[in-house]
Amino acid sequence: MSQLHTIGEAAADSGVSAKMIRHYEKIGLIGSAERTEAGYRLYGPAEIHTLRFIRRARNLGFSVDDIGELLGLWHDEKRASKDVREVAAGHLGALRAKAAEILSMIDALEHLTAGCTNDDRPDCPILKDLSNDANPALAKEVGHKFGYQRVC
Amino acid sequence: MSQLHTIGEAAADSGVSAKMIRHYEKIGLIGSAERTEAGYRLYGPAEIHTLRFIRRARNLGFSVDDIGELLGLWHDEKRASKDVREVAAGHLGALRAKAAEILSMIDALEHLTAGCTNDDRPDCPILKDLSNDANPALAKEVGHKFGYQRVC
DNA sequence: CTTGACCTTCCCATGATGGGAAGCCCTATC
DNA sequence: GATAGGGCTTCCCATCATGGGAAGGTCAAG
Repeated sequence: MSQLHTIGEAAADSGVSAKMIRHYEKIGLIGSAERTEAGYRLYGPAEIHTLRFIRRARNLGFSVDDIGELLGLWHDEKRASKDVREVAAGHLGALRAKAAEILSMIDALEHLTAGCTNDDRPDCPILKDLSNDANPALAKEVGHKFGYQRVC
Repeated sequence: MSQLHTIGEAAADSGVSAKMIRHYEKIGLIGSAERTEAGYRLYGPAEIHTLRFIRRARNLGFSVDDIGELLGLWHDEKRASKDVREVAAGHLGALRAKAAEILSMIDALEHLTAGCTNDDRPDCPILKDLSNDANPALAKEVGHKFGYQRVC
């Protein structure tokens, strides 16, 4: 009934994988964990609370960098709520941009598949569109680095 | 007035960067380009057409793997339109899932920032939420307990 | 003492893209 | 002809969050 937990327990309790806990320690998002004599990492309630904070922030799509800032503000008693809001607003803007991008892709693709006969004939509006050099709508540069930020 | 273009021209004409053209060749998405005696890659109209196809498919968010399939179907005169539709439908499903995920993040974050005072006071509903352990989202299974020897 | 679940560190892979270095090639200008 | 420059080549590294897996140490229970 100790308050100190191994990394596996901390992982199960927080929803952050053991692999990621070690990673967060290595990149400095969290401090170095206490160790047993054998070198096993140990986590108390405060550390697990922090890990849960991280997990929830990741669920909201915050980057690890953003989370570092949020953690700093969290531990700063004199923080200004607008500083937190600023981080959140920045992220919100990025999320909205990404959503708009994906929604426009969905829109375009829906129109294309709607015209597809879905049979054994070779005629296909999707390929026709993709190979149409006169197609203006898709010729523009769309933001790359399309969101692969998974949130599991 | 040759029809053969260097990689830089092909890039400008297709919207695919020279860097990516070489990359696509290396991973086998496109065939090996013809070369000058000095080793410079050369691209004709057909190759540039293919690059544009790729550019448009990427704009629609298709993965390089998907594009490989689409290119195969494009060049297959006996293809069935439903095969193409299948690839498109799979991608559409992924896009919809991604959109739903992002929209739910936006929704959650909007609610949080709406409650934020945006001033110099330390009170902040965003941090409050992130640190709230009663917050539903991640009560995962806990394993067993082992009494490892502690340093302290 | 063996077994097996757990822990450690270290390296590698993902996906699409860019940055940059070292060095070769081509052309225009002096 | 020599030189400057821009474009080409290949090769390696970084991103971002995450997982896979190997080799080996540790612990509790049978």
